[in-house]
Amino acid sequence: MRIVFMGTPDFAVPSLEALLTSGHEVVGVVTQPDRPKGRGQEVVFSPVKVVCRREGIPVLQPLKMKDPAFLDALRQWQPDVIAVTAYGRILPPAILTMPPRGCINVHGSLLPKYRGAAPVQWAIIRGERDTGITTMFMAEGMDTGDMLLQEKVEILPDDTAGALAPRLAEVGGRLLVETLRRLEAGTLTPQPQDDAQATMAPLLKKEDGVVDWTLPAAEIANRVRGLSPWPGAYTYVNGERWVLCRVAVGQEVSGAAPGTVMKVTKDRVEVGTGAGTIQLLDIQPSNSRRMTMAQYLAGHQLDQGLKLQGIPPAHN
RNA sequence: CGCGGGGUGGAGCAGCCUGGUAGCUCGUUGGGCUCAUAACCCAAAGGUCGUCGGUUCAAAUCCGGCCCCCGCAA
Repeated sequence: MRIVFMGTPDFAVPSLEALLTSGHEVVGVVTQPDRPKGRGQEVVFSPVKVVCRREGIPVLQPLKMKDPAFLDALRQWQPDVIAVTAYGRILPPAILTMPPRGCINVHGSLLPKYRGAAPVQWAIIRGERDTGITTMFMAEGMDTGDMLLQEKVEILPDDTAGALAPRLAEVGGRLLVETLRRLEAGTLTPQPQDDAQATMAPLLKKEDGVVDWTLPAAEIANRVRGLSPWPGAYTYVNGERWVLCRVAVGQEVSGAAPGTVMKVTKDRVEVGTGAGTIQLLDIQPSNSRRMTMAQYLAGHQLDQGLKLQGIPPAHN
């Protein structure tokens, strides 16, 4: 089949590479425009675009989904099917209805749970023990289309979003190719989603990283894992912003007010929460790189009784 | 030219403003103590202070260029 692929970040790359070795003809790729990124306003290509340049695949990078010139170009590729993995934009009906065999999306959750932009992260934040990949026909609603294939993936106890995402992405590539194979063979049975079971996994914002110390330790730990490495769970220590890269749930009963440093040893800091304690293992202070607690303590003084706060104490 | 912070023995930091002997915590190595230890005690090794140039009798420290790293913002 003639396939157009749409995708942008690292998560989409295994899908594209799976297509390239599947025997189908990838006639073109759509990815997000090159944007100035990072500190020096350097323009960076999306990971998907990098692959396309290496493989010599034509790329479109429309600013607007409804741009007539873009739609024309897309139409001229004459795709039988459009495959979408983490493209980053909602597709208008004009695109959804364009390919004769439909638009197929690879989604990083077991739908109808965790519809939305950040399914991997939210599944971890919510403490799920497993998640997965779902392929579906795309509909106008956010991840509401009829499901095609699904595969479960286990969430390991220490999984972070950064560790889990690549595993899911690999499964996504495999499932995408399998979905196309069975689509062509006519052996797929689209299955409507049960909207009553649906939950949402909205785009993460920086504010989602604020640590609420009044929550139980286990929930805080899940949030740290789910937000790692981006956007990162953070708190304020002596007015300085710390990203909590890795924490562990302590065995002890709290006994101290939430957010209070209870114990400082040579390589560990234990903090009280709403229920139980959190041990800080790896942190990243502002203007510094990630380091272990032991490394930090080697060069800084940290006293028992110190309060960690969700919001910067300054300002007001 | 988006804003800001930083590059000092293997790690994390102080010293810089008020130029002139390289400091702290940890690690490493050797020794000691101990039933024992990630604990404690003693000793040692290890640094072109990112780089190039300038000012000066003298620069980690003051001035300028360059390289690299990081936080914010996007």
